[in-house]
Amino acid sequence: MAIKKQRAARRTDALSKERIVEAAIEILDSDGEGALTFRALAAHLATGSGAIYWHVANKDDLLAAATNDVIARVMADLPGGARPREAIRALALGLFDAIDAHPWVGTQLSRAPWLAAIPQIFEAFGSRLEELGVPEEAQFDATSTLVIHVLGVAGQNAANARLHAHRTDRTAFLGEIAQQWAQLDPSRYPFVHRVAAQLPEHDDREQFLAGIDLILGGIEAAHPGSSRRT
Amino acid sequence: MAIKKQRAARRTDALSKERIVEAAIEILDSDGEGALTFRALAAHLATGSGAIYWHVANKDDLLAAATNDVIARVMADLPGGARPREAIRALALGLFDAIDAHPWVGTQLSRAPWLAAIPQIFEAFGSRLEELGVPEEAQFDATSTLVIHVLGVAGQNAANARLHAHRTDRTAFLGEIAQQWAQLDPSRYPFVHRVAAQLPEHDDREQFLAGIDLILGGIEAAHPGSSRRT
DNA sequence: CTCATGTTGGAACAGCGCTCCATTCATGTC
DNA sequence: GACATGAATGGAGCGCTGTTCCAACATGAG
Repeated sequence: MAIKKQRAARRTDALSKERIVEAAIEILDSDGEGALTFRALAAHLATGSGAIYWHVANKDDLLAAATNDVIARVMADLPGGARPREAIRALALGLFDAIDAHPWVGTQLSRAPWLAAIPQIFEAFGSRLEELGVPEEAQFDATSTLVIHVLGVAGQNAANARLHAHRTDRTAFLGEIAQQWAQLDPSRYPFVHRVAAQLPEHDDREQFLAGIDLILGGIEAAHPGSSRRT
Repeated sequence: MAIKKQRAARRTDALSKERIVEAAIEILDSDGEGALTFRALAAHLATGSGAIYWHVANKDDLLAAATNDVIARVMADLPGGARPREAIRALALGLFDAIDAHPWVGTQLSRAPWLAAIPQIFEAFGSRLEELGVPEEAQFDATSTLVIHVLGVAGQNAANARLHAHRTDRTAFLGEIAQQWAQLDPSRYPFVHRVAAQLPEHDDREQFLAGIDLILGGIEAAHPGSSRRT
């Protein structure tokens, strides 16, 4: 009557883009990227695939929405007030942990740079570099290098997850690759040989952070006035 | 069994993995990643899809072989004898140019880290860092940061290529993204706003190299004794 | 009531990677 | 020369995918 009706719920559990994205994330997290099909999604939501297309343009649209969802949560959960350098490390680690928990996000980020999440990530890194005192003409290159590092690790992480999805042990999996590397001709691959031993026991998260620190070190070295060493 | 089919005579241009990979690369280069199907490949080779499977395990195997082919050519074409830092830049640029010319290689590298090409790339970067005097315990992190940068840019490049594959103008495409970025709320995205203007006119190759230089700067800053500045 | 509108669900379609298998031909054996 | 063997071939067919299409439905408006 006088009350302006909201979208009337035809089913008590009405379909909506939010509900669809939520269900998609559940499937992606529990059963992996390959398990997200419109049929599986329709079954999960007790509907037909046609109904889903009323709310979602196509699969890319769905994956983009799911990815933006996860990234937006990361950005919202960031602690504020830290000094620039620490804030950059926290941001990078937050992204790493989200991608580690949802490897499919890594796949999306590394192959869909037009995602709405990308300018958010750009802004977060870039504004911290500004605070750090990096001169304006150097900010674009510095920011994109940090972003590329995150996206690069995201892609590799997702690929690793895809590979040992069915395996039980992650260390065992890295051990197999290490063994392959160790079998290469030592005279042509001396460095790979030396590094193979470190492969099974290395920590992806620490190595990721070491990369961030190297890049930050390079930025500070290129602009010595920008900030004191920490 | 009424009709006895006339079979084609045994081909003089025998099928082989090399010939198949070669044909696959042609299709990938000329018509893009989406165009490589076993049916298209069979048509291109004037055979059936079943025959291809005699020489190739599956599509991943085929793509891996094609990727390794391209990367191996890059490694073979590297100029020798340069000083370590210049050699690293030349290697990085060689990889960038190959990925730029064959965007599908970027897709493969960024999503299949178990490729035979990866230890080759690792070795090339790592041994140069050794020459540069980077201490042994720091070589793994430094090398992987360089490799991640290459793979990260590879993935983004491939994604961009996928996106404006049918478009004529690359600058126009970047202009569209820049416009999207410029339409974001300036109070929440001040940095993205400033950078949007640089987006259409920036050079991917130079930015890639700037990233390599930042990382190298960080490596040298972390190990001051390792080498003189160049 | 009768519409019109906005949703739903599932059948149908084209295309994919891949398997299967009857068939062909180069080669080795006698 | 006749035959057996098995590598190599080519195409039909399977199960799956994303996507489209459309008949059926629920609800608010007149």
